[in-house]
Amino acid sequence: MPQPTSQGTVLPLFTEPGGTPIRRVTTASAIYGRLHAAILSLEMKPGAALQEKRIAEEFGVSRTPVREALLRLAEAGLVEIFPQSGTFVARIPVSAIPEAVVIRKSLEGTTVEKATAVAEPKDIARLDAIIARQRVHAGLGETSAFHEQDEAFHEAISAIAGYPGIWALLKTVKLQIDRARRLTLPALGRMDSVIEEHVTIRDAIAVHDRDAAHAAMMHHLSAVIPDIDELRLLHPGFFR
Amino acid sequence: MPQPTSQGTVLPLFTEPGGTPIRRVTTASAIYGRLHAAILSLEMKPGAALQEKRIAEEFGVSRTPVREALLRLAEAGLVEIFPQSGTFVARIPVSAIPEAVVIRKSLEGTTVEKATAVAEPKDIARLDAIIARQRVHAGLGETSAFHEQDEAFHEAISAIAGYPGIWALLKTVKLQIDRARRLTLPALGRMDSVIEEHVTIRDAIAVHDRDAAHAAMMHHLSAVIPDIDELRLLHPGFFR
DNA sequence: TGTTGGATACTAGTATATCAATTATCGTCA
DNA sequence: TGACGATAATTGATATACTAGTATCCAACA
Repeated sequence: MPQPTSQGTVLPLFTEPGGTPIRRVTTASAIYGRLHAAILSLEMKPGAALQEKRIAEEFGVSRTPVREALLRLAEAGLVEIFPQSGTFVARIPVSAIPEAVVIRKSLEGTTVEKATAVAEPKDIARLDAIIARQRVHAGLGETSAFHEQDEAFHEAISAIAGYPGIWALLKTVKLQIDRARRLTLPALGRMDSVIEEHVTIRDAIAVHDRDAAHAAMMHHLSAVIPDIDELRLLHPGFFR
Repeated sequence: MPQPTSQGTVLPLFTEPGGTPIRRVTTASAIYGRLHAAILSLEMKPGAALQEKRIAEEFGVSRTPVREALLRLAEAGLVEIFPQSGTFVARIPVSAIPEAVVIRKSLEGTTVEKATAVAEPKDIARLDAIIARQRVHAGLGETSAFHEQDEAFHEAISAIAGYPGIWALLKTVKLQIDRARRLTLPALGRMDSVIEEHVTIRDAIAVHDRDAAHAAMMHHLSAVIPDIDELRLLHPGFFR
């Protein structure tokens, strides 16, 4: 039992040297990860039916951890649970996407301004390293790895600004945008543009030009908005 | 069974006329609501021990729905689950609060600017109605009702701007700030200041003065930041 | 023919009992 | 005093059964 304190209130001892709960890999979280990846990659198509029982049998576990995973996915907006009816891979909420873009612009605008104010040479080097990796991946046409480094670039700016929580928040906000973007064919030419835009942002941060950094970020984020109307025609039933 | 479509993909019929899942009141969600309210109101003190079994007995239900509720609360950051050890009401994460304020300023700044651009007379009337109610509650010293209308004011601005999702997001971000604020004694004088600040924001929106509205909102949000260091002295053990 | 109504099968929600894995406590012993 | 080991307690997971809604299908009926 954890050590008791004054108010009948107790706190764990050994478990919490790091301050945060040690999230051991449980069955539920493993299943969550699998489904999360499958839904994000569109391997599981929006609107597809899921069944606790079937998934449980597939992974060779009981319904309990599957259920926990599905509940978490529902909260993230990746599945829709209809009580006593069924569970479905969430269709992409069209109406939420413009708002998600606004949120992203607002928060990343704030973040890049702060990063510009506090960036040190080692921070610039960090961005350079990411951009260099992007160049390699773009050259080899490795779209998936390229995208990872794209995320890393934005995450790094949040970290430099001292706002890691903002990136964590943005990851959840970006979810539906990313699903929509997966529907677009990987345009190789676009990768070069992204790199250029990243370089522009990096340069503005390096010379501590707040307004330029903000403008460059806005331009960059505007360029990555997927054309929903077109996607909707190509993939009816994937949106709502 | 839901109606089948082309791809082996099925969609619910009756359940989804409104577009969103009809969240029937399940036992789990009811317990979630109870605990959520109790934690937010500080009725359950940060650091207090919870036990699935005890809660289940208290409400006269099994461990299953209690467990689901606790998992959702853990995701919201309101409880901390230490595997094989115990579950505790989350202490207020001091380090996250400044970042939460930054997020709030960023998003509400964006929101109020948009609202200023698109506000119509009926929107201003809506804000006036809320402010009027705040005056009544302040006069009667009803701090709880006053706070509700404070939330309503900010929510209304989001709605006017056409970004209801931003307010939904902010509600989750605000959680820990609100818990900290609950620790401050209800300062009656502060209520009048809040009303004044709201009026300033409302006036700026009414005359479509973007910069003034933004500045007023920034000033307002800066004024409601709780003094963490002081609270920490008064309530050691409530923070981490 | 078209509609209604109910039987039926299916799914998620809940209950219960049980075991496993891990942790914290506390008494024992050197 | 300090280390060690038994013990109790708690969450994680399993298995099973039952309940309560939901969609489908088909037969009876107008």
